[in-house]
Amino acid sequence: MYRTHTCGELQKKNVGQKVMLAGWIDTIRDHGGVIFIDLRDHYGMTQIVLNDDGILKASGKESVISVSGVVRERASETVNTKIPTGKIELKADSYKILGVSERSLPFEISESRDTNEAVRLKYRFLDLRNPSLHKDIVIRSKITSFIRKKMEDLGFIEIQTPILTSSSPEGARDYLVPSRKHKGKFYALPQAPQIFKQLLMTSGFDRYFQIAPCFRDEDARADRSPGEFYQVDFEMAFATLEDVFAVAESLLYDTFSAFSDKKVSKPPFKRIPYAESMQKYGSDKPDLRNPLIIEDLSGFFTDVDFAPFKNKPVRAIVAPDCVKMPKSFFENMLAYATSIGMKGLGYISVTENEYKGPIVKFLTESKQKALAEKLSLKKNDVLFFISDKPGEVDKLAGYIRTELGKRLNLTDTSRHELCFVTDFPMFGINEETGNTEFVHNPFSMPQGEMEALQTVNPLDIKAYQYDIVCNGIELSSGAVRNHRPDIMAKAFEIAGYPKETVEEKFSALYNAFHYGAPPHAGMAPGLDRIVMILTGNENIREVVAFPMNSNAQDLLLGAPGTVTEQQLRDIHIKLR
RNA sequence: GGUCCGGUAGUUCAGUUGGUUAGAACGCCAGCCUGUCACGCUGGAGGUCGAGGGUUCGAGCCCCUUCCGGAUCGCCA
Repeated sequence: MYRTHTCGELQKKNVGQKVMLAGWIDTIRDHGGVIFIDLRDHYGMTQIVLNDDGILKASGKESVISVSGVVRERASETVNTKIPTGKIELKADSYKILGVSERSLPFEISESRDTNEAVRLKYRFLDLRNPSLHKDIVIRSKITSFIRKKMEDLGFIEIQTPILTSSSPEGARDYLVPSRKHKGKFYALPQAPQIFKQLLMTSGFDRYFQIAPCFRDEDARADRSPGEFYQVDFEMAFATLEDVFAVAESLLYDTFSAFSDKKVSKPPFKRIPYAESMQKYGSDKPDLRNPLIIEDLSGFFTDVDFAPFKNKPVRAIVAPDCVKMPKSFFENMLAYATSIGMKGLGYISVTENEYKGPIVKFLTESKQKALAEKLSLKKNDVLFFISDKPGEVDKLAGYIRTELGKRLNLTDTSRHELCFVTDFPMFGINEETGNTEFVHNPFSMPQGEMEALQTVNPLDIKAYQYDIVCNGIELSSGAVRNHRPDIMAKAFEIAGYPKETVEEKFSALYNAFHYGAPPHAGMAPGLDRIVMILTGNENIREVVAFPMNSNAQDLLLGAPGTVTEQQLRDIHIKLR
């Protein structure tokens, strides 16, 4: 009724055929006697040729029309090589206006991605007409489908878990839903299907996965959607860390290879213990495309009379071939260092048999030699120093490493670097309270299990807890779970919770584990982030069809919004 | 909650040490044009310079308050 073909499919072989196309008027080129219209739909663009300008009076750009006519080959000098249908055009003999665009457009469709985000989100239905954004949403669908297929091939079955549930212990703020039937009680939207998937393991489902919506009431970031996002959540029974890594490697390598032209790190992915990652990269999500490594120089300055470094943790980064950089580069680096709260940024340039820089004069000749040996300094290297409090120095060194990688153009963006960060600590000290707390998921199995909990200093206990990181972006965390109620109770005891708390707060899981639970492990790579990386976007909202703004508002539908008095009464809520 | 950056035409932006009537590009409207494809040409409309207050003879520009947006820290895997 509306079309015989799509706007992306007509080719030379269709020349002479009588066809119908339907779509949006993308551009109009009116030459007086002849009018060209680029007609756009989900599939592509086709040039329509008209001799009657009546259509222009009745409708304009972005109106929806249906056109019938004959497919015509274009003369060789008028072929458009930019579009797949560029060898043909449709000579229209009639058209029908199906939906008029009668209001002035808030932005040009082709340039929507340069528009103020608030305007884009308010008119997201127009923004999504932009072919490049449209394409990214299609790719998201393809990636999702690929992942689902891959997980099934790996023997996983997809199971839906509740959306209206009780709070799960991930540590973020919950979204709460008041109950109508139970006055004063609330559902929570799941931060992750964590408890349910572990329960599924105890129910004997061997390999579970789900493209799972997750809800967390925390502030947004460029790579973090506010409110809601999707995870490729999976869990495996009778599995070790190695089994989970093998699945993750297969899944991510195949997915990245299928959807990116860039080089992808081959399995096995590099494994970096947390402590090493913090020291060498200054982060628990290292970007391995950046070749710079942070060296630990603590102790080196104990016999050097330079107060800022003496008896303090000191880190160093050797930037190769950096001597040639202009003075402004060093000034900008210093300005950056100051902006992140550093007091200064010392550096030493290695030139022809000579060291230059503000710090050199504090180093004796033998000290200089020792430094050169320790760091294998070469000509044209510049050595940057970072020093600060023990808790801060790694983080700051990490920022400097990233910034140097960027400014010196060392970060190789032609590949995707995936790695595991392993051996996260189980417990940490809360600086405010001084109490021992869980640092990550409390349901991870501590390494050494019960024996470690009983005999080792809690701060030295590591968990079977790991992250998978791509290009400096955390894709997922995961863990071998603690399936033993006795170990669970002990771990919570160390973190200051009596056994009763575990029994009450996590009763379902704790109880279930008393009925024979298999050892199990899993992870949950973030789908949005995978799509973001694979489509080359730097903002997660670009790969979500209807995202909220960074202030957690849906500008299109107006959420959060007000509700009626009656609705509030129904759920026993009184606003103050 | 903190910090940084931003808010000027429908959109993206420029706007000098504070100085006459606030500009450009694209879009929009009108006219011309039979081979363009980001068509072209001619003309036109379009502004509470986020809001409020202050300094000044004079404020888009300086000061204060406030609202909004983005990035980021906190937070969050």
